Amino acid sequence: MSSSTGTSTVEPRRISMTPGAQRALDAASRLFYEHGIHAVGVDLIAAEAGVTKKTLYDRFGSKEQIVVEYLAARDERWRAFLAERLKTEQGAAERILAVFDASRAWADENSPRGCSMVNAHAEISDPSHPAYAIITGQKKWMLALFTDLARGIDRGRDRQRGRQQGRERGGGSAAQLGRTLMLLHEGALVARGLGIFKDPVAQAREEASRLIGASGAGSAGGAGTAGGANRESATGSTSA
Amino acid sequence: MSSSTGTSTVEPRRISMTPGAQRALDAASRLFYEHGIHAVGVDLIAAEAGVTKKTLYDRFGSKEQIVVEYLAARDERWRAFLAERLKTEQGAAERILAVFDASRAWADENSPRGCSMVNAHAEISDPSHPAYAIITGQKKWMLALFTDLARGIDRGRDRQRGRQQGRERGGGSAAQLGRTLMLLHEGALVARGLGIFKDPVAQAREEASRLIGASGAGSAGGAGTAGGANRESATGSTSA
DNA sequence: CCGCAACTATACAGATCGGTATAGTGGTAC
DNA sequence: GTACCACTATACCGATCTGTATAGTTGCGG
Repeated sequence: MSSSTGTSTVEPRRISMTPGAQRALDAASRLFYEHGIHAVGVDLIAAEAGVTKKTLYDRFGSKEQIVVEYLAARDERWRAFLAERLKTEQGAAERILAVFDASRAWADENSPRGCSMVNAHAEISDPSHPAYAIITGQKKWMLALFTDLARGIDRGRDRQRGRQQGRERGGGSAAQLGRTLMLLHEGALVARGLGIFKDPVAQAREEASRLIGASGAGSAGGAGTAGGANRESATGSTSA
Repeated sequence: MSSSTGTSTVEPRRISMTPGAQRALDAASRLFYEHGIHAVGVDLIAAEAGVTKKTLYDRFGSKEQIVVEYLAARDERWRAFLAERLKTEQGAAERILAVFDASRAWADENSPRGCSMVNAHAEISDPSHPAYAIITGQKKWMLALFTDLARGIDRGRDRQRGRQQGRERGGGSAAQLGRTLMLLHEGALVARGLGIFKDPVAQAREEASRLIGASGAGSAGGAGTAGGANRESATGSTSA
């Protein structure tokens, strides 16, 4: 019901990504992530990209639009990266752990300073800002993904225990387990950005593993060709 | 060893908080949190506080110093708020849950947009920035607090189980349980700021409750007058 | 060879940035 | 009564901000 089509579809980029525009977006993405959005001016972006401001404004029209493209592109890349890593995993438990593995790999080479969406949210207070929907959209999508996968875990448990009504010890309903996984995941990204302790994503993965395997549910041999519950979450390309 | 005296002491404010300075700091704190640090100029702060820029610079000397005072004061207020809420709880389990309860109450009236430290960290990339130590200092302090309290849980478990060597099912060492609690807590604050789902702090508290009470360890009747493990964490006033 | 797309180069606009300078006012304490 | 403190008022500084204007250059497809 509320899984993949969360709020609204992220409208695809309508600007033509010419070579100059691509260089500008690359430079802007790096600068925005490293120093923050408000701390980076368009002059710096143009200079770093080897592009004139004229080109910048011919392609993007405004700085706000550059910000939108920055976040939309990053969101898209992350979802593609995650989908690639998920499509080889079959069981719900394996897929959940694969999300954390993917996040760790992604963070290692893309997000040493924390989640770009969370960081952008710290600088964009107005919910009517066009970037706001991208930020919350990705997070809602991640929550839906975790919840879908948690549903698979629940189903496994029910099958094993002979159809108890879910809510009991280790996580209760799928919605609740999904939210807990979401908290661990978000917390890990933040902790990594702050550098509080070593490898928080691995720590979150371990805790997730305990959580979903607490009652001894399936670690290996995960039943068939991926239950339909999380089908659209993994393959859903750019929507919501 | 590494608990309360983490890195270095946060040097106390050395500026005289005259009425005008206090009004300026109040205005700056509100504006910084609501719109971000870089998005707020000193002219706006002065105008909102009903103070001239001259007064601002006579008191604080620079915008950077205003930022430092903003974060230091908020850090101080949070620690005092938390200490107040913790001093009535006696068992380690109760104290852990009290942290989440305090966080929820604090967020309700102070942090609808997420943790101010995390948000500030998104805007301050330079680790040599004087505010950086305040940010990481609070987070390290929180981790030490959780770890201290987790040690109390571990001890309770060992007592109950007849001195097994800790690491086993539900969290293993105190350090590990402390880190997991940290992840849940940080994740909850982020999720609340993003408004992804309802009351993430309560969700985190529930999960924490399951975590520390997994083996049926003490929910009520928590053993005497607060074990020495977490003594300095609760009462440590402004240090670390 | 013409037209168009993508670009460079440069200069400028109006506003705002953090920060400073000068001059003056009200209150209070010794 | 004077010296000091906290403050107002205002004007200014150079730099940077987002955004625009004019003019010219390259390369490529029909």
